[in-house]
Amino acid sequence: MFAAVIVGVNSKDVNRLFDYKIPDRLTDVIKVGHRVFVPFGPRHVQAYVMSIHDDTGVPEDKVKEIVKVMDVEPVLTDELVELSKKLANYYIEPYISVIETILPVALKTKSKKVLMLDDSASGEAKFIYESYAVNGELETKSLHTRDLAKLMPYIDTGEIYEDILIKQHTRKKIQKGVRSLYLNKAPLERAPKQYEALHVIEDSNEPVLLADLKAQGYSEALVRELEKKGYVEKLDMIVERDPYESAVFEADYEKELTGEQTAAFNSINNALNNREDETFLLHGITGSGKTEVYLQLIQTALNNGRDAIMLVPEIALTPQMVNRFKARFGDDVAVLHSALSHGEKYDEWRKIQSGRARVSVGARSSIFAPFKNIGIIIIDEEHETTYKQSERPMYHAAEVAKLRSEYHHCPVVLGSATPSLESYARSSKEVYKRFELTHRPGMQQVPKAEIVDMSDEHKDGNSGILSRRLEAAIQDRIDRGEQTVLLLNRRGFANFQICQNCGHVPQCPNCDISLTYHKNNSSLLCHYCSYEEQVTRKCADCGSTDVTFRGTGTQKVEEILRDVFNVDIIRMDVDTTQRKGAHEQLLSRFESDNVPILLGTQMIAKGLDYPNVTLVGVLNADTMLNLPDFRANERTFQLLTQVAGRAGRHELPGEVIFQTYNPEHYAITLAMTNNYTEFYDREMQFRKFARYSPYYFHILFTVSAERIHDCLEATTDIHKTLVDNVSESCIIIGPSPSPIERIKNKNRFQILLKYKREPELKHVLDALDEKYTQIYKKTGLSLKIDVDPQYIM
DNA sequence: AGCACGCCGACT
DNA sequence: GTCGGCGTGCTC
Repeated sequence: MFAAVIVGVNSKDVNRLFDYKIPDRLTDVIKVGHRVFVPFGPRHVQAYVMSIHDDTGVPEDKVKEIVKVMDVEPVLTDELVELSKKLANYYIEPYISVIETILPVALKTKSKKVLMLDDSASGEAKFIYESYAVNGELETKSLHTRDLAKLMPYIDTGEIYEDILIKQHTRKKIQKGVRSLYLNKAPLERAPKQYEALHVIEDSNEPVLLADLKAQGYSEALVRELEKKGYVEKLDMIVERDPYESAVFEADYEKELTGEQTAAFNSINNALNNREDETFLLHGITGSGKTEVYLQLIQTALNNGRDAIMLVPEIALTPQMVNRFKARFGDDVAVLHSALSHGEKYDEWRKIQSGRARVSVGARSSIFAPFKNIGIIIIDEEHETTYKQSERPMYHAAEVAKLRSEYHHCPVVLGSATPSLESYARSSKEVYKRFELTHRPGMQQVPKAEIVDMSDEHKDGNSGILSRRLEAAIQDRIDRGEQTVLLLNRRGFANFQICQNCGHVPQCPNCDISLTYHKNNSSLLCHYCSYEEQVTRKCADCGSTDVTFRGTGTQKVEEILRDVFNVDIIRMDVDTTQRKGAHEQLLSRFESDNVPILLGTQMIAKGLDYPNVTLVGVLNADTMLNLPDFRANERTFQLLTQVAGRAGRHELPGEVIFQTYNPEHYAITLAMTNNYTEFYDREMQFRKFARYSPYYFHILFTVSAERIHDCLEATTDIHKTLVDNVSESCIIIGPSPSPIERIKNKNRFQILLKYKREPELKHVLDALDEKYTQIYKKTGLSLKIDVDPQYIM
């Protein structure tokens, strides 16, 4: 028997199947999807079994044997093996890189060659071995050639031998536990506390964690006493990391659905029961109770003995959200998000793989949850760009969801208050079935927003960040003891430093971008390559000391707000939420201390639901409008609509104020009136006219190299290849410099391909990828192919 | 990707 | 003479 494997080496060069002989002792063990350990060239690597055959075309003298199986059960199901192939083909990626994104990083293993001391070793061998060993271990690689020469004689005699050590990325977490030996020794009459503790231990069917006993008031000394008397023994227990172990969840019960909710629920529920892989679009205004529909659908899936995947954007993975799921489904829920450690992620993954969790709630990557019988996949806030991975493999979770639903014959639900144009267009053509939720059960109606024209403010001599209208509204809330949420879509203290004398703005030496001023450590920081320099209050260009800071970031606004209102303010941006748990802490303080103002970047636009928030202000509604991206309007509309939905969600009516320099722009006026369909129509006209998605599919080619000349040569070549090989209905834009021309000292040029139907395109992409992988090895020029890009920049 | 092989320059 | 620099090529 032979196994065709993909080796755990992330390189295009080895992106193919390698056949290995399955040793007889493993023929009944090894299955498709198993992790195995194989000799590969001069070393050993981990590999994944993709298929199993009776014969191989590889000559006998070349075929090697699988050394070892890494797991009892395969880590990939047949479905996930197939899925990885499809994704690798679609996104032009090596198989291994897809497999490694499907699996938790903790499963990656590396091996190292070490020298070991044989039991038969003489004192002499032992002495010399130990003189080179570090922490009792001797890695061959770290050994100097001449030192190896000294060890050589003993290697020849076999006293020292070479072995391969596999190091697991993550170890299981081990804690001390105690187990009863059920021995009726001398009674414990004179030690009632010990007697009690012994009963606690005996009452449990499993060994008890020492930490748990301590929590119940039995000291370690007491347990030690029991151990000494021979009643119990200590042992190591493998415990699962549960990031939510200290949280208490109140039970949450099903709520009665409104008419609109019921219509959507029934239809999707039918698809679920009938095992149809249909896609639904749930278009519901903020607060219309999409989540309740999701929860009840998941319940049906569970009742049918099937599993459920729920995706939410990373920033929406708030404790509020997670709590609701934990409250409804208890321990059946696995939670996966980027703030978990590798070990924690692995444990959640294991919970799913072993069948102990039947529901997963998580960010993008949890679409790969290793369920074996999926009943429903839900993607909440489906328009969010975070569902597309910005690094390779650049997959979109919705694309993966569709593939998985086909396999499992289960419905996919896309939910949003502001669906992406692509999804809404598909629902309009009945490719997706759409349901509208237009009411907010038990809530105030969505507040109408008000637009403040900031150029009018300037004309009237108010050059500050706060319009008079917004300032008065905030003061009003403060007086009434209500809360305000302010959105400012920019971080840092001020955008940049500028010389008043010559106009020089400090630039990143590696990237084509201005440095951002951060006040807390008084530094200038590049947001692309993390280059950092200290602020010198002197122009680097002309030497003038007349330098100031321009633009206004969250730090600066926080100061202004403190000056104006003299109240407590919570600021939430990338800088204040980096620490683990900081996000939760800030939000819970906002609620419990009734802090008057919450100021933040877009991360505050989602999921916040606090009854006392009655005012939402957007300080700069148009920052995203001017981005060089065809989706700029859509993003602006979405963000404004989302953040407006934060106000007046309960008894108190809400008010929303947008400050802008473009008071006439339809993305802003239609967000003000909360008119999605009209926005959709207007924006579709633009997309049709400019020939963009959803009328066309896109592929973005980005070439980066140190020399501009090399970029141009490559992009010209790619351009020609495309022209020669695609049909005339395609539109090729470029080559042109990328919006950020230089990142990390590499120049960047791009080509955008727009196409409708191009069956042969895949081969062209493969050929280009192949060609430029070779070129990359020689010259360092790289080509990135982004299929269905989210950003054209 | 790694790792060995191999062919060149500069050291004890 | 040997050590080690990194270009080249292969991995079932």
